[in-house]
Amino acid sequence: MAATIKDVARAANVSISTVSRVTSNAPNVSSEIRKRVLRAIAKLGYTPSVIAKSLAMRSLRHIAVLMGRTKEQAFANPDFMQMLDGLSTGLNKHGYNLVLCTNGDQQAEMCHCMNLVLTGAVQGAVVIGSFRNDPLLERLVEARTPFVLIGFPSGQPDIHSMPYNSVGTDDYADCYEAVRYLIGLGHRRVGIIYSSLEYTVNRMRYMGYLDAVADHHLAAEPQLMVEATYAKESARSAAMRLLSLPQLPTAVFCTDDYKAANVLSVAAEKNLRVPDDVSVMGHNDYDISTMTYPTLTTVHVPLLHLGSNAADLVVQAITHPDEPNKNILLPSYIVKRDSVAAPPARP
Amino acid sequence: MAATIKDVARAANVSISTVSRVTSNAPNVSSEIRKRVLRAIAKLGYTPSVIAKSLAMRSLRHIAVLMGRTKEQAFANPDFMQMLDGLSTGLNKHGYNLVLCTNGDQQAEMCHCMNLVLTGAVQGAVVIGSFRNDPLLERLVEARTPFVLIGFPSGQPDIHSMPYNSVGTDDYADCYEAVRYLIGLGHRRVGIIYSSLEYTVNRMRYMGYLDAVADHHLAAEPQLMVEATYAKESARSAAMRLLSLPQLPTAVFCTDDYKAANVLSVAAEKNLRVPDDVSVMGHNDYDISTMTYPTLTTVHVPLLHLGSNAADLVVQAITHPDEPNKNILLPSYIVKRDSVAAPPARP
DNA sequence: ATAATCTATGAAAACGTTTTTTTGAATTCT
DNA sequence: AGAATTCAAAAAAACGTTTTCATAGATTAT
Repeated sequence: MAATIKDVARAANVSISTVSRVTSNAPNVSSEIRKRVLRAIAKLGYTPSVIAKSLAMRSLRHIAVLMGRTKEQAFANPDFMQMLDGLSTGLNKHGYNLVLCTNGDQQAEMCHCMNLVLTGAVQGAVVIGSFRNDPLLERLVEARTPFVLIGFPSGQPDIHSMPYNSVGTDDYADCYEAVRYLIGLGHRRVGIIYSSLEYTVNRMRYMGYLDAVADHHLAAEPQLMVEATYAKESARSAAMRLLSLPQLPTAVFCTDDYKAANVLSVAAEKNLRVPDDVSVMGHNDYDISTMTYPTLTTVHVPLLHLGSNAADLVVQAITHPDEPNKNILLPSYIVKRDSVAAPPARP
Repeated sequence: MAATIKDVARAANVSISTVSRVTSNAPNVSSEIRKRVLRAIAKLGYTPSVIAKSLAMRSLRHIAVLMGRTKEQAFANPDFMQMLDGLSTGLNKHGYNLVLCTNGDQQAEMCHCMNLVLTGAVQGAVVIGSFRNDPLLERLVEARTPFVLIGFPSGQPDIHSMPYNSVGTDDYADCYEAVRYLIGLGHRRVGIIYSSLEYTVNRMRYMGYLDAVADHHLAAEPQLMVEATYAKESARSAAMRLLSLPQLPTAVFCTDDYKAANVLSVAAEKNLRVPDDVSVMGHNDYDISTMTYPTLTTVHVPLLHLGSNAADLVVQAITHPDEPNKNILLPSYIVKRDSVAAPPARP
């Protein structure tokens, strides 16, 4: 068995409290004794038990991270790794550990997370993506758990005023701008492929599109708006639908690069040239957006920074529980590559 | 504050041992008392503290997962999410939690991991990818921590006999077969873009290439073998080098799809048709391999299953510490898509 | 020189469980 | 009927820390 504080105390011929004082760098311990204790610690290879420490201090430095809210999304759009990276590194920097919750469906996952919270296994949580009326959030505030939301929508009054910490990009504004950019280029028929509106991110993006179209006096034609899941087949069939329309859209905007990449390949199959015949625009600036042909024009989302900011924010929420909620908005911007151009001249 | 077992005991007017018996479904408790306790638990909203429980039972059901060994790789090739998914879901199924270690460099990460292990914060570990003479492994066995390696190379005697649990694909054989496939198609000049040989996976793959070339009496021309990191620029410049050779390779094999995708775009820029002018083959079967143009011929690696198998294996190693090490080899296979064909006829 | 104040250390309580031991009552055996 | 056995429940010990409180010796102030 591993050596305990008692063993060290005995070996150094001091009391337990003294050992504890040494390990926690407390003042008021003579250098002679300190040396003796340190020697004993080294000799026995002693490492304090986090569990015992946590019990005594009533805190385990763990943070739950829920990705599964958007599991389908998370694992289909694997650049979420960047977010995880930022999260993990950021958390570790503060001395916290990241425990990942991604088991099964949303229901199971919520239970798992709440279990971690209620049993004291974690001190806080970061929720990646949340859907409409997500019950998890209520449960979390009910349990008085410090937490932060990543990808929280802002720019929309009803949600902006909600009492959560959050870090995100302005999905609504970003999409509005993206579509405005396309319209500015001369496009009059811009289609959209979007994902389940149950997820707030998607809803915000969708609304950004809608408003941009409306504000520029273009008709919101239903056949130009098609929903797709994160599955490849779904994205492909959505693209197929759009690109088989009697009157083609001159541009199609996708709520993520993944879908956009699929539009690209469907276009290639149908012998449509991008961007000559049709422009394609993505969102998120995933790595793949530079690897497609042509490369994707998209809106850059700082995934890594979303993660690290969220990390900073949870630990702040933990250490200063009385401070008001913060809503951090990270800058995002359009990245112009090769898949977007002015529409073809009218025949 | 949250209710404790004492509160429940008091409310139900029983001893704390009785409450414990109820919560742990122990026998020997009358149904009347059980009901009373259950009622008190419900009324107080009591959830047992994992920390206290862990202290008493000397075990926290946490598993450390180290991705950062190949962090550059992991985060650059984001399909590692699939592996994480398998891992997390598998672990949760067994009632364990996944704590992610990915902070900073290898050195820092090793310390972090060993810290988790030594302080008892985790009961076991799964190491994703390991490099040559990885010191972590020794430390781990030294600490008698149950752990399993993902991506462990096999088929090579010196390593196969090592005393670790592992799950992986046969990287050596897979690459050997892949290259053999290209050669079988008629290719005589097949180039390779590979990654740092410090990582065992990469070394095995590289050796598979080397042996396949040698066994078919082709010259191992140094200028056909170029190393690249996982960074996009590096992959591109490697591709550029290969595709600028006075005598072009007729096929280039890449140790991952990411590199292959970059070869594709460089080829497009140089007006080389794939696969007509040059064939390109990848490895891993990342999602992107179906989204490139043309789609990538590659070797499929069951990332999700690597993860779930690893999960099963660690908990087995934990629960049956005396059993001998297992080395699980998962099947992999070549996926034929559009980027590979017979070489162009000699002019 | 005595009292008051510090200071380094030790003793013990606390953290919230599980587990072992003890107790007392009910049941069974002879 | 008395002893042996079983059983439900309580009491207490243990898990490995931190932290509060007490104590004795040294230092300072009066």
